[in-house]
Amino acid sequence: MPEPTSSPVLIDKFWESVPPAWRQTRSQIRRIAVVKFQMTEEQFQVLRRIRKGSASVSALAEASQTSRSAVSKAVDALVRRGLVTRSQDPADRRNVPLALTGEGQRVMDGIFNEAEAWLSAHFERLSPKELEILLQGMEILRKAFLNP
Amino acid sequence: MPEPTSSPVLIDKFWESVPPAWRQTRSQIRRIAVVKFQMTEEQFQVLRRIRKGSASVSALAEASQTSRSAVSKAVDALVRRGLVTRSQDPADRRNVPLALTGEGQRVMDGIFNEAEAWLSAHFERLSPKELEILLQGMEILRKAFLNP
DNA sequence: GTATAATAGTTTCATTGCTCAACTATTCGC
DNA sequence: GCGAATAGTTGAGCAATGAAACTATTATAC
Repeated sequence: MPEPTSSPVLIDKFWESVPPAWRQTRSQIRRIAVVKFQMTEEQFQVLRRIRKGSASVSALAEASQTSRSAVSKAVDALVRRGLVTRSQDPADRRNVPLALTGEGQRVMDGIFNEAEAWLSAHFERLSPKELEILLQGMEILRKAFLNP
Repeated sequence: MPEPTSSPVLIDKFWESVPPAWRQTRSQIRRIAVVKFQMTEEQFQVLRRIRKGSASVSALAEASQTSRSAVSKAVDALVRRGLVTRSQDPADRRNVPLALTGEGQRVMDGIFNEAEAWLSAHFERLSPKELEILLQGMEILRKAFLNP
């Protein structure tokens, strides 16, 4: 009898935790991002990651497990709004490095603080022990879904 | 200094794990459900939960953290395809209990097995210890996002 | 008892999210 | 150099979502 652990219980727990948590979070992000900053959730994720450093369409798509075309369109909207700049890499002219403008930085700070506050409110219900397990669990989840 | 644990590290880990894992899973579900069973991911989730027992539009919406209108539409499509039946609760005629038809049961078995196999493949990379932590972590995640 | 509020569900409408496939431009492998 | 691979963009079209208005039914207040 192989794989006794990985089976139905774990998978059911996955269905019952990850999608609902994400839907709830996304819907909250939308409320904040759309209403207060006129920005879609997808654009928020793009801004967030550019701020963190990874800054090419391909890298962003890979990191958020979505398509390059989706990211490209989100970037386009952000550029039109003056929050992000596209530049050129002289070494490889196929690359289009992305960066936040000052305005992009400011918007991101505002939106990020609100999102962080909302998430924190959820995590504050948890004990230190639970927070520790959750942290480890999320790292394991990330690893399990890493590509190759 | 309050809340030293719940802060940026945990939140960043959340962004980097939950949304990508979910996007990847959803895109896979779409490949399976849409291509082989002519069904959307949302309909898959609805079928899945009806099979588990919770069987009213409101309950389904609450469980998957989405709107009643979205669930209602998914149910509608499933009823049209003969996979789900709506019935009436004599005690409270506002309620519309849902149930799988035989065909719905069969489709669900096929699709569920494929989805389970795909998820299992990801979890099989993990050690028993990691699986245990992941299981606990997902339960904690679920609890953290539980409503009140 | 009747008016009012609350609940279950549906429908409509508008927007967002996402993917496929085709396309341009550039660089790599040999 | 030529073909394959990579970075990115664009257009079409469907899937997903949510807000708001609506019907029907039941619970609550008085």
